Amino acid sequence: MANHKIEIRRRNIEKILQAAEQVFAEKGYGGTSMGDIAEQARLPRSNLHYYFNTKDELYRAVLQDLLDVWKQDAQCFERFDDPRVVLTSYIRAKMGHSRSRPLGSKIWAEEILHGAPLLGANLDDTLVPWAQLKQAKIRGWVQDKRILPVEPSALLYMIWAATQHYADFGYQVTLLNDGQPLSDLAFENAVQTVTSVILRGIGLEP
Amino acid sequence: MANHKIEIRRRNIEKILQAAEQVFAEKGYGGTSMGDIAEQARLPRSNLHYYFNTKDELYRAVLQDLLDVWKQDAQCFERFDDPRVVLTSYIRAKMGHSRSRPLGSKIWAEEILHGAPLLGANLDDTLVPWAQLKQAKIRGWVQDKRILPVEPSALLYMIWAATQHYADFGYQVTLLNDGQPLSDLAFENAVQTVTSVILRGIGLEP
DNA sequence: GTCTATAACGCGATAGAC
DNA sequence: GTCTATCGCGTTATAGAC
Repeated sequence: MANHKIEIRRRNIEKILQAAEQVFAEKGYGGTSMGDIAEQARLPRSNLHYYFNTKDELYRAVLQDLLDVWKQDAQCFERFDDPRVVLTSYIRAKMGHSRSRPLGSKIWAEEILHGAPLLGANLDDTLVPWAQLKQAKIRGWVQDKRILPVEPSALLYMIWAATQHYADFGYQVTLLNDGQPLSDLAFENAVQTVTSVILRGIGLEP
Repeated sequence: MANHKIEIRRRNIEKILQAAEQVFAEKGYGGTSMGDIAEQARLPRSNLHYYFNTKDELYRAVLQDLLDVWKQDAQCFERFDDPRVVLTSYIRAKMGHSRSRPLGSKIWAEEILHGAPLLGANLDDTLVPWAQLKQAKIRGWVQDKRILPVEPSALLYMIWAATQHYADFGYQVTLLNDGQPLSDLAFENAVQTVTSVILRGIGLEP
């Protein structure tokens, strides 16, 4: 029956994508072999090539999922208008994903680090217009004197950097926390600190 | 004469280290081959193995240089006492290196990203005590009520993340700046923004 | 100290039996 | 749709002539 095969297909693709995310984040694109991913997915190596013709194709599929997740974090920019509400919500959403799904952030970071050799032109069409909308909103707040005058891009970068740090540099964070991953309480504390420093930093009360 | 040979040796090692920093930053550890580095250094491939037995050894030598540079940025923690002076100086120094020597920051970032597989135990002995001294200083400021109560580690992470972002995510920063690298003026603007948001964020006047 | 030649190996990808 | 066997290539590392 066709449904049966389709179901196998769906599950295998899911297993492969999940395994790939894990290994790419751990070892980087260049350090990852198809064999590593196959082992992690508990599938024969050639099976991967059946679903994804090349290593590039598989990698791109992993990255595509990520951008979608991140865009959802920024829905608060459209849903709310008050800078305090928008930024508090945005920082919390991004910090949450840094904790719950750090792998994606790491793969993204490595890709940008190396100048987006495999994402390339895709970024121009997706990231650029998306980021410009956010910057326009911040610029509006400045013009209406609702926040102190800041360069919109610089504020955006501070938020991205501070929140993603807990995913990308998670190893260092753990190391400096006596080798233990941050507890729920410690992490909530970090969310509060990032939020309050950013808000106060642009002239708002946390 | 021995001096001649020593001089050749010194210069070749320097060429190799510089080329390695370039290529490792561009392609990552796994994506880099000894051949890539040899080409960049304009030396025969086997010559690299003469000076550095293995790829690991060369990579480690590159990383070692970096930690030393970074520690110098933090001398202000010992030299000054006023939080406003220390942090302003620290942020400016780190932003400066993000602009003048972004390659090192990228290699470091990738190494931490993947859980420091090659630096490993070295970090325990060097980074941890070093970072704890900085945190102790910040904790002192909080206790003396010279800055608002913040988690010292969280503040440190925000500074590291915000400043290193301009090196590590330089590709993204350029992309969102109409594809042009930040001008001197724009970069100075970014330094000011980071500094003032951080300082105001912990209750100081920029 | 330099460089050519080559060994030993792991990788991505594919062909073809099942 | 699955999986074994294998090809061809690029890699690290080294041996040995110069």
